[in-house]
Amino acid sequence: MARAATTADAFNAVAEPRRRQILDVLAGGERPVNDLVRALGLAQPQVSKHLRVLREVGAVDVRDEGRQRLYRLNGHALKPIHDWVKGYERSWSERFDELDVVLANLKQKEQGDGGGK
Amino acid sequence: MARAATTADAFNAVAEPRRRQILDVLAGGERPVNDLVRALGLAQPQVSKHLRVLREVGAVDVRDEGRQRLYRLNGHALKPIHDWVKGYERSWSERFDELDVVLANLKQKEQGDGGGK
DNA sequence: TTGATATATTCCTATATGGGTATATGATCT
DNA sequence: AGATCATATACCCATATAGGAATATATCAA
Repeated sequence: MARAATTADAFNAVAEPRRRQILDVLAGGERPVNDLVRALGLAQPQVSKHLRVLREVGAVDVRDEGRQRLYRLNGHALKPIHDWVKGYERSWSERFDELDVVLANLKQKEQGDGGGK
Repeated sequence: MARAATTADAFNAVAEPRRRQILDVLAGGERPVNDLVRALGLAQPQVSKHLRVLREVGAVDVRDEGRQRLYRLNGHALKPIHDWVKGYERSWSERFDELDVVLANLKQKEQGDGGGK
């Protein structure tokens, strides 16, 4: 088998840096394709192709406005990524380390108490 | 140009579901390759290859123990993903919507106040 | 040394990619 | 209708993939 399609899911779609860049720009509001072309410094067909991928995974929506097509962010498609990676936050966050200490203390105290009730 | 290598960064490495699965298992603690083989129901060479990718992006570390190689999670490599996607959390989170309301109210009150230094 | 176990590497192949370039489609203006 | 602007699609190509199968490497056992 070959690698999964970029359109297979948000993880694959967003693995490409240009597509993350596009989303980052769209986070600032609805934009026509040409704005993105200028913002990314990429050729127009390339941008259109990236937008197609993002559309297919539901990360952007489109709206026709005269001869322009206005793209808008749909962050909901990124939730699975967030949900997955959030579980690893404790791996690097000091705040979670501190939380671990607090919880350990609580547990110890509880045991010293004789368990209440 | 072709698609970026899976080893190019954590985004690409983690786009493959099997590799996320591996990390999920390793989140439960250090494991030899064969444990992962059983857990994923994948052939051993495939697992070794996925582990290589994860190693190259720094998402796992290895340690030799007799004839086994124990793999352990290094979640730090996933931080860039978390950092990026976190910025989009408000797109789907009701809590952020509520926060927006609160902030809007605060702002209105401030204006009514006359701004008082 | 021979054998068994644990893991990594090599070779194969179909497939999808991303950029480049040219062209098609569609809307607006003159 | 013809010209122009905005966007999408088609085609070409070098490249890296993921799994399958076979094999290499290393450690431990007898």
